[in-house]
Amino acid sequence: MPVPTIKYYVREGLLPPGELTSPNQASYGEAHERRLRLVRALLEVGGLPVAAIREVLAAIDDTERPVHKVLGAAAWAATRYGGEDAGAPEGGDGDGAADDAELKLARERVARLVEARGWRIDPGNRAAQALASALATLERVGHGGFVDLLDDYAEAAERVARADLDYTARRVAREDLVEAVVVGTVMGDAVFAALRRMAQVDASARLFPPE
Amino acid sequence: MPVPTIKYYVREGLLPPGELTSPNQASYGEAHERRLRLVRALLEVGGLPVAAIREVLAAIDDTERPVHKVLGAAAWAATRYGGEDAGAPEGGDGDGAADDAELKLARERVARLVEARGWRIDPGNRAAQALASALATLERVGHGGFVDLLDDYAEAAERVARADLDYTARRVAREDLVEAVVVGTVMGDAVFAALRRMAQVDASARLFPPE
DNA sequence: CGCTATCTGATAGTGCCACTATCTATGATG
DNA sequence: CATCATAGATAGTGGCACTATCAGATAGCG
Repeated sequence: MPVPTIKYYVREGLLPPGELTSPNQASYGEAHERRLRLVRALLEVGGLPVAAIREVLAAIDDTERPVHKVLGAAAWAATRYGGEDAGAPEGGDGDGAADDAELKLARERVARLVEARGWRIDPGNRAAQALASALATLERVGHGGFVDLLDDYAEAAERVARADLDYTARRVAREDLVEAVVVGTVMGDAVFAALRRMAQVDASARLFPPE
Repeated sequence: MPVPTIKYYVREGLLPPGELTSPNQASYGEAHERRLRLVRALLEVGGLPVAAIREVLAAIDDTERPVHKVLGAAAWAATRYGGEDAGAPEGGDGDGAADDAELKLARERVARLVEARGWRIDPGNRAAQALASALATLERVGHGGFVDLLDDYAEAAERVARADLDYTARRVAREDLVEAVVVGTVMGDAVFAALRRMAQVDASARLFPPE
């Protein structure tokens, strides 16, 4: 890593400043390196913007915060929410509403899914919003039929989530647990996406045999 | 959509230029609108860069191209490959090799998985590369144990891929089929990621009950 | 002790990317 | 006929992840 990049991360609050041993000499320990690797992973594999990483790390480091809140923060940060923009604290509504019937329907669809699955999640949840937004977009793009796959997708998602939980459940120290959660959430997306592509290639090779 | 944005898309080759009815009047038909929606979907929900969208659309529009090649193009474009950069045509190797033992191991792990699954995919496949890169990163970040979840992930991925195939299999016209493939590939990621988050929230709410 | 190489922190700049503002020429519209 | 909108072209904006450069200070070597 180029030194100026590290300085940049320090400025951005992604890394703690090294311990000054003299006004022009700082020492970086193992914890720094670990943190740096985590940052790079979130950045490169997870594709998170720096600002999001800062928030996630803040959640990790805030030992007051209960673990499920950290998960929430990671999920929040990792979710590129594509619709109608919404700041975290949910400012005044202003306009918004009015024009989007598609989105409304999509939200209902999501609510139904959540109910059918028995998932206990806040309907205002950002992932749910993102899902609704994606479904609305699909509808608009002429692929409303895609929702028929939701059950299969949800089934698969549950399976993955179970595996994730198993993984995190092994951790004992908060530090480790919390990091596992973050890593699992963010990197898991990339891993799954890659696997999905691979499975698709395979499935499609069977369906459309390459002569 | 702001007009200049549409012009920009036309310049970038994402949209065909409207039919000129006079030097200062162009008419945009339904096909244009459909295409525009697709572009927005790939851009906002899929998060693809404009250049990638251009390639995908070129693949869609090239009626010579067999369907599985289009799937390949979509998968290629949608995969943010985080490692060691590699241009599509694979330029001269130069250096590279040398330092990454992690990556080598990860590649072997991926090869083993592919074999165990009986997937028929080219090992040079970009998704496989991306997977290896992600696994290597996980190892480096101290979460090598994550690979234990690979089987569960792969199982889920297969399920999703099967659903995707079912969906596309309904299509008859090439135009439709190909678009379904692209939409499924790109938007499916977003949908699944959202569902995974939701399932995680649920699972974690059960495991760490919010008092 | 002196001298240079190296490090820190700060400020400003770079390159990329998805737009967006502005300008001119031209034809639509009341 | 006057005004206004539009096509097309060129240049500029803002955001973001860096990166180049500059002082100031010291480590380390002869």
